[in-house]
This record gives sequence, C-alpha cells and structure tokens, in this order.
Amino acid sequence: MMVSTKGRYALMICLDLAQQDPETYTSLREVAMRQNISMKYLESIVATLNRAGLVRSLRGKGGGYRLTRHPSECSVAEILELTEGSMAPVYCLEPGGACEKAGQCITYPMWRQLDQLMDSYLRQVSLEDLLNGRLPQDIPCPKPQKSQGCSTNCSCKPQ
Amino acid sequence: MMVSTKGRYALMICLDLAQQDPETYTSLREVAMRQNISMKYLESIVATLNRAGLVRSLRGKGGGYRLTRHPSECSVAEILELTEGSMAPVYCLEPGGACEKAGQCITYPMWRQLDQLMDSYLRQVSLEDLLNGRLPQDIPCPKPQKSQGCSTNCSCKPQ
DNA sequence: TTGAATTCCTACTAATCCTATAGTATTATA
DNA sequence: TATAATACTATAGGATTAGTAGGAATTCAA
Repeated sequence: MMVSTKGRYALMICLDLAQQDPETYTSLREVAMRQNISMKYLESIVATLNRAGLVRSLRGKGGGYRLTRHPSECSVAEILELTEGSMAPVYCLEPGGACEKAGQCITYPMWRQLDQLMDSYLRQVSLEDLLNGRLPQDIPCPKPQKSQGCSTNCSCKPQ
Repeated sequence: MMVSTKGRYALMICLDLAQQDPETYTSLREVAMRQNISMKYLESIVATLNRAGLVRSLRGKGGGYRLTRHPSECSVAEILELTEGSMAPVYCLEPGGACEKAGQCITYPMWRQLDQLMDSYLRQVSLEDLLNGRLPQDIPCPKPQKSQGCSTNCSCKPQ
C-alpha cells in the first residue's frame, strides 16, 4: 500500500521545478544533484510527466524542463496518478477494472469510499500548497513531542 | 498503491467467519471453497491473524478458526494493518521509519494527513458494518447508472 | 562548423515482493 | 487408531520495483 519511488520522485521533480524561474528550463542534472537522486532514473520518470503535458522539455544545450502551469494549478493527485498508474486501492476501481461481481461484492462500496477520500484529499493539495506548508485540514496537535512527530494522528510536524 | 491479495483475502476470511456460528470452529477448507481461493494460501494468511489474536484456532478433527471478537468490534483497519504490514503510504510514517530529514521534508505533513485520513476511515468500518452495508459516510449519488457504478465519486452501488 | 550539454530512446539487470504450492509434523476427535 | 484439521518450513515462478548503461538526436554558443 506504498507510493513507489516513481511517484515520490515525480513529486520531488515538480516541487523542484516549481521553485525555479518558471520561464527558464532546468536540467535534470541540476534537479538530480539537488535532490540527490540518480539522474538516469529521473529521466524515465520525467518522461511520463512530459508526455502528459505537465512539464515541457527543451533539448540541447541550455535545455531542460519547466512546469507548464502555475504551481497552484498542479495537484499532487494528478502527479501521483500519472506516475503510479492510478491511486486506486484495489483493481476493481480502476477504469474498466470493475469485476462482474462488483454488484454483489460486500467490500466494493468501502473501497469506493476510501478511494474517493484519498482522491479528494490529494486533489486539494497543490504544489504551491506544499511549498507554503498549507494543507487542507490543520488538525491541532493534542500533545506535541520533540522528535518524529507525536504518536497521535494529528498533523504536527516533527522538529 | 494497491492493497495486496493478502490483505483482501484476510478481510474475506474474517467476513466469512463473521457469518458463521461464533461458537463453532470453521475449517479453512470451507472458507476456501466458499470464497474460491487456494486453501494453502489462506493458511499462511490466517496464521498472521491467529498470532495477533484476531482469530482463535483449534487443531484436529472438527477444528478450524473462529473470531475472538464480535464483528462489530473488529475494524477493517486492524485486519489490513496486520496483513499488509502497515497501511502507511510512505515508509517515513511507519513506526521507526521516520528519516532524519522529516523535519525539513516538505511533503511529510501531507503524507501524515493522508495516512490519518485513511486510517480513521478504515478504523470506523467494522466487519458488521460491511455485512449490513453500513458505511461511515453515505454520499448521495447525483446520477445513478445501471452498471459498474456511476462515474462520479459517490458511494452508489453498481447493479 | 564544431563541441558541449542536454533530452530521448532502447535494452538490460539485480533485488524484492507477490502469490502461491508442497510436504511434513502436530493435535484433537470419534 | 484412523481421520480430519491446523502449524510450520521450505521452495519457486512471475511480476514489479528501482534502477543502470549506452548511444542517438537535438540545440545552443563560441
């Protein structure tokens, strides 16, 4: 039930680009060095984002990538869906993946709700939100702890 | 980002047991036949539930498994956590998995919120709820369709 | 026009995880 | 004691993940 490196790295790439001058192209070499990830691996990931039109590429010297939209117009849901293939928790929820027993399936409605919950949350979070530390819900932390965040399910940050 | 068969089969086992006489032991052979899954595979899955005390086993003739609690006292979150290892969307959220950069990590708070959202939803759904078709939220369907559920994110059932 | 920087494309690979399967030992009942 | 069931250990094929490698094509600048 984990998001793969592919999805997480795609998000890192987009966040990195969102912090650069939106007019110029940023090379993957720079991104890879800043984020400390293999450039060759990032190449294959950014290709997906490029094909989907989320970033635009420029070849040759001085080339690289840039976002095609403002960071506020780019949701985490979109990036993860592209790179993970889908964020659905079960196959039945993927487009065309519903099995013939879905009507009788006792768990199907639950998976649907879970999927909807995740999707609507991630769709609310834009790259800009992440950069500004603004999240959809801000849940007050009942008892802050100094490291690793506290053990409750609040949204407090570890220090 | 999928729930594996392990988690889904564990849920099926529990739901199957929840529908049987809570006093008697149900053999895996019966469960496997009813659910049409390899019994040997179910063995390895139910072992996890057994060790965790979610079910009780009885060896020998007339043996099998039964739930140790009432279906209303057993949440989907618990079953999935046990069998999937964890339901966290990223490693950093697992107990002891927080990396040293979590404090500076721009995405960490988002993963925490997502995790909390999923966890609190699944914790609200009990085996009994599933059997009765009662879900935490009932989202009205804007435009019902006859098969595969409608395309919106409501909780309507396909027919 | 040449060289350097960069994306684009196609393979390849090692490791891990998923999804089982098989066999034997152990236990309980009739 | 025969039978029916779980418990435990080992194994294995396939898919996916997480990269790595090399080179072709493209672009810019000197």
